[in-house]
Amino acid sequence: MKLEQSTIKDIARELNVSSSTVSRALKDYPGISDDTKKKVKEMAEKLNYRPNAIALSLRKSRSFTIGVIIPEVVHFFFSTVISGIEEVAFARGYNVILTQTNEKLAREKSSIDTMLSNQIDGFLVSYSKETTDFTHFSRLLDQGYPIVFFDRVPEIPGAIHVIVDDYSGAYDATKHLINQGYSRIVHLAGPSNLKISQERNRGYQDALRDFGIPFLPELLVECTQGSDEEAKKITAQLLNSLSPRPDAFFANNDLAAVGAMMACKAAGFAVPNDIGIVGFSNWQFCSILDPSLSSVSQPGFQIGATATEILLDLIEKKIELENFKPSVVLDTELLVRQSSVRLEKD
Amino acid sequence: MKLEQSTIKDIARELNVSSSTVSRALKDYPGISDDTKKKVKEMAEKLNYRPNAIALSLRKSRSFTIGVIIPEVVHFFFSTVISGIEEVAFARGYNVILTQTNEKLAREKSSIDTMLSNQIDGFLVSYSKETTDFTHFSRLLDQGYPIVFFDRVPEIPGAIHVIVDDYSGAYDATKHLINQGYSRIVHLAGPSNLKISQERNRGYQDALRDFGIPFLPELLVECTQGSDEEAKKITAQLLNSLSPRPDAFFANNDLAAVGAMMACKAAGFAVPNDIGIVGFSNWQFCSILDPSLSSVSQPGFQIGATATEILLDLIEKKIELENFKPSVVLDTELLVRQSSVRLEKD
DNA sequence: AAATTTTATGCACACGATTGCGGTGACGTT
DNA sequence: AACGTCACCGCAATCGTGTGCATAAAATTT
Repeated sequence: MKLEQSTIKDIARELNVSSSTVSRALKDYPGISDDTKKKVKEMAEKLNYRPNAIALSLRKSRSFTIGVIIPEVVHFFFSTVISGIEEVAFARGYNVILTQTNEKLAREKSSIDTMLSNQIDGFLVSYSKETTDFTHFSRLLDQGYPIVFFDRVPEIPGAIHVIVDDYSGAYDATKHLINQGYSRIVHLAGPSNLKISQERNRGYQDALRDFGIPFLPELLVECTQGSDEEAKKITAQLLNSLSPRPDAFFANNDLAAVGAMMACKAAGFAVPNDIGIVGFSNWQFCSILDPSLSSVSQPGFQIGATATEILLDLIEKKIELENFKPSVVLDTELLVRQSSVRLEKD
Repeated sequence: MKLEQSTIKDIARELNVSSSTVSRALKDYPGISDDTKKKVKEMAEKLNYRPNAIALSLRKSRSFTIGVIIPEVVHFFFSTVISGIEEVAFARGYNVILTQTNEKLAREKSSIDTMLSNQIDGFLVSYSKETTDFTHFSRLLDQGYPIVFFDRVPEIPGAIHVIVDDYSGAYDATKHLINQGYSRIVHLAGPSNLKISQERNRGYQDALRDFGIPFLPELLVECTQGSDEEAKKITAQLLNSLSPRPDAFFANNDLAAVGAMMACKAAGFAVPNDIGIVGFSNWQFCSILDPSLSSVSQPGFQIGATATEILLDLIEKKIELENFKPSVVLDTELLVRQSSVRLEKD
């Protein structure tokens, strides 16, 4: 059985003063004698008093808690984002309550419901793949709840976004491959309904155009799942069917890049000498692969931290929604490793 | 400005009934006419009523929230644990509030404080590397707070543990290497002050003994950091200095195994034909390495899920602390991949 | 010494939901 | 007509904290 926490009333009873005096003394309000303040604080210490945040939340209709809704925790990118969120929230005295949707819309909605019940101060959201209708979010926005979207962001009025420059990242990656002498560059694209996939695709095509390489539709393949197996199968097929064969792969994500690498090796091609490969996200494993995988790094921690700063500023009315530009775009960075740098130029 | 949530009072005012009637109607209490219940529920729907969980928490001195304290989120193992925690908590109607300590004791303590303020119902803890004194935990236990420790568990009375069978995992891995014909097996051990390292070491040595292979102290090396760089350096050195050279490496963690693999390749040895390698933890990247890495899987999701089930059972008094065995040990599983299976036997 | 200001504290209510107890009116019974 | 029963519902207190207002005591001014 849990020992009950001591409350302000306990302190008051012990010292024969009223609870309001105790409350004021603890907060160093003016109009309380130094003597009383001292006694109250000592008694608080002695009784191991801890303010009841729940009571405070009820009174202020504020919980000093923000809700995080993400597709899944077990994902390197998202875990870095969470880390950034947690860091900033902690520093500014907020709690983080976390739910994963497992890409399910129903769970997204029910998470929002319980968070609303818990009088959450604001939301940080990256929505699920199932989510195509955003009315459950726009309703929140209409009601005045602060929401900051990151990574996957909806096109609804009033929504604030924190995203990375997918376009530039893809452009840089493609440009790099071209500079390395690759010319038949396949893009293993992501699901075309996600904006991030579209942007990366656009970066890929623009880089080709800018460097005088014709865009060939047969070199653009959508990997809907983004798994290594899927990419492996697709790559094997491409290597078999296309003539002349592709000489580079730029993948929408690192796992797909790995799949491509496996397929290339299995087909007897050397990476990077025969075929160059670049991924996207810079997952942890990139540097320990053989050959190590070049990749475009997304600053996950930075995304989480920035989104949280903005959210808390909104909550604390340090910034107004009206005169705030809706999108923050963070830089990506191409990390060149072995998989895309030819050892001997021909 | 946030539109205020409608409350029970709003419904009551609208229907000209008392708030207690509304409360009872919503909960289908007996003694309320079906007619009133219907009207109340309709009005609740119309006003988009959502119960205020904070008010409920205050009244019940329960928050239906559990606190998770872990060293860091960005760690594959911990992220899988979190996933398991979140899954079970959600299913049973609890919220999860999360903090990472970044391996700092001070932050561990301060996290506990804010969680106590938030009237958390129980704790799930994997403590920081800095933590050597556990009084801040035992005080909580004394006060009757339910705590379940996982992965890193303290030896204090009343503490419940959820851990994996490190001994068996290490034993199986070593046995497997022996069965594959490797005999000069190096163990790249973890920090000797952690219990998990000790257990894995013990499993390694017992397996050697049981299969008639003498334990050689020079084949046991402690990798304090557990990074790939560290293991790479150590492995290179061992391959150089020992004669006859080692023909297998069993590492305390997967990153160290990767380091060993890199060093072996760099020294011109083939994995697995010249040298076999087995890691520990079964990180995501194991299957995509070349050769893929055999590893002992720790069921992270399972750990999180089990720990949460136990914690919630404790909270809901479904089990009593007194007659509950203090440790749950989950099975590990050796996943045999390419790095430890010789292609051609000699 | 009376009037005024200052200082220190308490009272009462609010936040939103729950719940023991008691009240009201309709109806039936004798 | 008097009483009991029952269905239905409201009052008021409670959880812990904060705060506007009132108030008593003390200090200061006139």
